[in-house]
Amino acid sequence: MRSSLDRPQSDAANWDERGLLLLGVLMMQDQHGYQINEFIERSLCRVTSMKKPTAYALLDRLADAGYISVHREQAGSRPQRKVYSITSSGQTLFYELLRTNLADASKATDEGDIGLMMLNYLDRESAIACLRERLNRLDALLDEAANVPPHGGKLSVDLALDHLLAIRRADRDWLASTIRRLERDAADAPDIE
Amino acid sequence: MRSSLDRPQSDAANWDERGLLLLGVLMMQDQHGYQINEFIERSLCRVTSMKKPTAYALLDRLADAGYISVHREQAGSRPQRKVYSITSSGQTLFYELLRTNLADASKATDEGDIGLMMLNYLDRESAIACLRERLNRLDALLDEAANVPPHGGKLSVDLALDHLLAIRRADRDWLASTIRRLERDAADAPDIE
DNA sequence: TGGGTATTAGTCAATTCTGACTAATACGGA
DNA sequence: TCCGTATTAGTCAGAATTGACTAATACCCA
Repeated sequence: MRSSLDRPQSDAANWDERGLLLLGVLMMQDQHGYQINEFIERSLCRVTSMKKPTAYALLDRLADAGYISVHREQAGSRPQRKVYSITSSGQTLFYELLRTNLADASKATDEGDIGLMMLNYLDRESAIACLRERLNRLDALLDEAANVPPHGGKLSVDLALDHLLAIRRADRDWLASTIRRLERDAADAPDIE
Repeated sequence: MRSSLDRPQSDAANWDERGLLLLGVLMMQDQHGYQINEFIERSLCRVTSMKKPTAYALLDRLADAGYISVHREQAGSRPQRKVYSITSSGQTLFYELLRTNLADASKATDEGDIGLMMLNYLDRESAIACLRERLNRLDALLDEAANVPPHGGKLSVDLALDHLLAIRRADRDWLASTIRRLERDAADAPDIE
């Protein structure tokens, strides 16, 4: 059970994110490939841009590694389906990836919100804990950025950094207020979930 | 002179961005490969994560396509250098890519600020025009996002979209205030540049 | 009957990116 | 003298992603 899916080299972040996405989709319910891809294309297109061949490849890998299981089934005379289900080791991996993803501060992007989307799978306390950690890291990043000396020179690196800083600050504010909201919800409706 | 560098398929956005980066670096002055890569690694690491082999490959392509020229030179008994210079067709491409990049609204990311970094290469009016277009597009995106019906369901897609929305709004605000600042500067010091 | 779209499952080649490596010289300090 | 770091230029295989494609059935509309 490694948190980055068995691959030797290369862009771990993306795999973790996309693995998390597929595992999360399978946490909802068992699904066959077509269904998964349709769902991603129709409902999650704003949150990810993963394409079909990538999904199939990842599903294969996850299956090889035992994080999901596959069985074939026939619905009428429709083409045969391959139904994927998450295994218990897959669930463990899912929670691991989810916590890591949620606590990761370095993503203020379109594609970085896979974890947020799965927030409901954690109990409120864990969710809040992860987001708090993310908030801390984000604050650290901001502190650090505030101490970068101005760059000068022909390229306006400083302008780009200022932009990044503005976005990170907004990210922090959003995060802080989201945490507050979660805490309020928890106080309103204790022990549910 | 195509704006996306001669490649048939595949991730045009990244190439354009990285091509823009290299061309921009060469706009400052002629440089040899080692110098370019050192500069990127030391000074631009916060704005891009392009690695050496990628840079070499792109330089080769740009050279093949005639956007930059190469000549060898010897400095003392140091290893021979390959010095790259931007050609006039390269400059044309540079400005094209720069305007496109600046006017593109869909990037609120770490890596999306290559264009901003090169803002100085445009005269103030053009720069402002590009950023205005970006602002318009961003507003359109925001309007559209505001009209996406709530998603519901087991995944909290809405939370993720809310996050994205918050960031986009911050992006817009930053952009608007940056434009105002540029306009003020233009009024203060007309005709310089 | 014929043609288009939906359902289901893929595959394959092309492309990009990068970690890790090689090579050869020079220079500075122990 | 020897070792490490700097200077300079790459290369190469491995990994990830995806556009475009194939295949076969079913259902619907004209």
